[in-house]
Amino acid sequence: MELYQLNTFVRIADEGSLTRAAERLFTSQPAISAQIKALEDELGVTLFERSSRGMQLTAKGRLLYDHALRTLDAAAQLKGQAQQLQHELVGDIRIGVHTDFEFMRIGELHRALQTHHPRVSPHFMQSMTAQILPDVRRGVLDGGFFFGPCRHADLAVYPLAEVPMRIVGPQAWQARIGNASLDELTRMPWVYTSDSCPFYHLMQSVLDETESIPERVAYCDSEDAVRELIRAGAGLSLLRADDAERLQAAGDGLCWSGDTPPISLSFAVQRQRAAEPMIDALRSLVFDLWQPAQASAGSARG
Amino acid sequence: MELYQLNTFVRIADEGSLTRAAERLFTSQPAISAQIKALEDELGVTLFERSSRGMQLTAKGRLLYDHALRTLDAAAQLKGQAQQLQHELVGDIRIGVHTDFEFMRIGELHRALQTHHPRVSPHFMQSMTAQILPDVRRGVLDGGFFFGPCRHADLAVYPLAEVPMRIVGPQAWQARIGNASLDELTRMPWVYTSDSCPFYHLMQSVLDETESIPERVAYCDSEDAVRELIRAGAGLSLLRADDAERLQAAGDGLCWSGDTPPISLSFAVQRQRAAEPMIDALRSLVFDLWQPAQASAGSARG
DNA sequence: AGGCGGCAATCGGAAATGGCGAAGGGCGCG
DNA sequence: CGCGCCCTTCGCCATTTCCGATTGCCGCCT
Repeated sequence: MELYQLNTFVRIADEGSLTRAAERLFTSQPAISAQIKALEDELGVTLFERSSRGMQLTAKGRLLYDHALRTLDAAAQLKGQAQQLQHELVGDIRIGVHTDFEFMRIGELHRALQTHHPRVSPHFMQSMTAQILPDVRRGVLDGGFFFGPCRHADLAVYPLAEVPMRIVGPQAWQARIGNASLDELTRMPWVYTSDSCPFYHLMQSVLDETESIPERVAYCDSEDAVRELIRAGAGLSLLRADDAERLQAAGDGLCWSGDTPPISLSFAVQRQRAAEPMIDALRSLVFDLWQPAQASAGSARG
Repeated sequence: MELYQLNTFVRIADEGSLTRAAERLFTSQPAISAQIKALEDELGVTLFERSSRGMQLTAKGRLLYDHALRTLDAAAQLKGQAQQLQHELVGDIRIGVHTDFEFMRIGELHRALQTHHPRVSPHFMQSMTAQILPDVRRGVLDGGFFFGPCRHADLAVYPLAEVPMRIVGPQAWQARIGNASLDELTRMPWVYTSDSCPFYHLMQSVLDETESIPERVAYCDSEDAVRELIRAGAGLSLLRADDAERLQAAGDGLCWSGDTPPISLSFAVQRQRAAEPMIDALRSLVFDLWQPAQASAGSARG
């Protein structure tokens, strides 16, 4: 029993005639006669009453007609679904996010994915730069955001923006930080991130401009922890400018007024997989989302 | 797209391997490889990811897998239904009933049909002997009950019982009917049926035994009408014994005490169609239903 | 009553399809 | 680095499917 036989079956039933059905099916009358014969033999049921006026369903044929319709309908749905899926992206995609979702506009990214690729289910994995890059390389993540440079040749990196940074200290240190020079700041206690974090290297490069040696008071590997230690008066550290200003506005910290180099925000995928439609679509959406931001950041820098 | 391809599709998906699926399908591995390739080409969708470890559904393949299952399921239901129908009787059957349903045990016949042939829908058509026999001959009815003889050679007739008859007159005629002879009765007014009715001939034969001429007062072609005219005092007539006694018990008529020949009850179908399974099944059930009755009627007569 | 037209079944040859074994190539494992 | 597992490709063969022509049946019209 095959679909083409069922199709022929319902067509003959609808037309009431082999000859007309054959025309509609763009085939010959003997062909579909044989098809029905084979179908009847296989089912063990006489589907039609033959007469000189044509073919008419038997009572049993009428009962089986409905089943045949249902089967053909299911097959048509399959084809329709396939047709729809043909140029559509389908599947899961895991995206590493290295800092807070709001700043990274994950909501907007999610919405854009939903709109353009409704059958793609994004998984946003909160992580850190130091974790995200290896995860992307190993294929644990399909793509990921990160701060700073990327030294892995097997990753395709797309720069998105330059994120301004600030040096922030405890609120209580207003007198010490006020008009301090970088050199003076350096000699104060610092809250460091762990050395796998891009902030670490940024901090190193900032403090290396002076000849003083920073007094590290703590290492931690999350921005939350850094903020908390600043709030607790442990020492100075680097924060995203927006983060730093929010901290200051809340009375939990003090921004140093001097310049601090920005850190680059990028998006990485496996170079090998960069051409995969889903990866490419993701990159494209991320890029569109940050493009204007990058432009403004660029103009701000220039 | 054909069912065998869908079957192969789900089998490979379930097994996770072409080779194993080929074994389960009792075919070769290149064969189903080509099937899947053809299916993928037709659908325009890659269903599997090929690796050295086997075949694994893609995300799109997983979506289409469900549709394939549904389609195969519908096809299986069709086959199952056909299997069931194979040795089952299906369809409508029209049965002519010439007298009241209760006497004819139509309820029991319906129940028997329901039990033995649940897919047969009986249509019980209230009619008269004079109408039923031609209707069966023309194929308007598939079978029918009737009283009296049948002179049509193209009908197969199955005698069911001899139904006792009584001469009945109006209640008011008690004095006249009491111990009257048949000859005396004959000279009284009679309610006749129309001459196409078997009662007519029975009546003729009864009254022909005498030399008197019956005084006909009315002709009518239904038992209801005859009963009503007797009740109204119009004249004598013939009724089924059970009918006559019920009339008498209700005080609406009087049974003559003398003997009256019975009338034969039979069942007729087209001789040509007698071997059709449904006709034969009907005949068989009718026969079973009346067999004991006929035996008792026979012994009552003997 | 006989011829005609429409319809389905049958038949023989041709085309297409599906299937098989052998060979080829990628990938992971020891 | 070879081995085994697995899927793909290829050439050939068997089966199925299809087509045109023909036959046979039935109802209708002349």
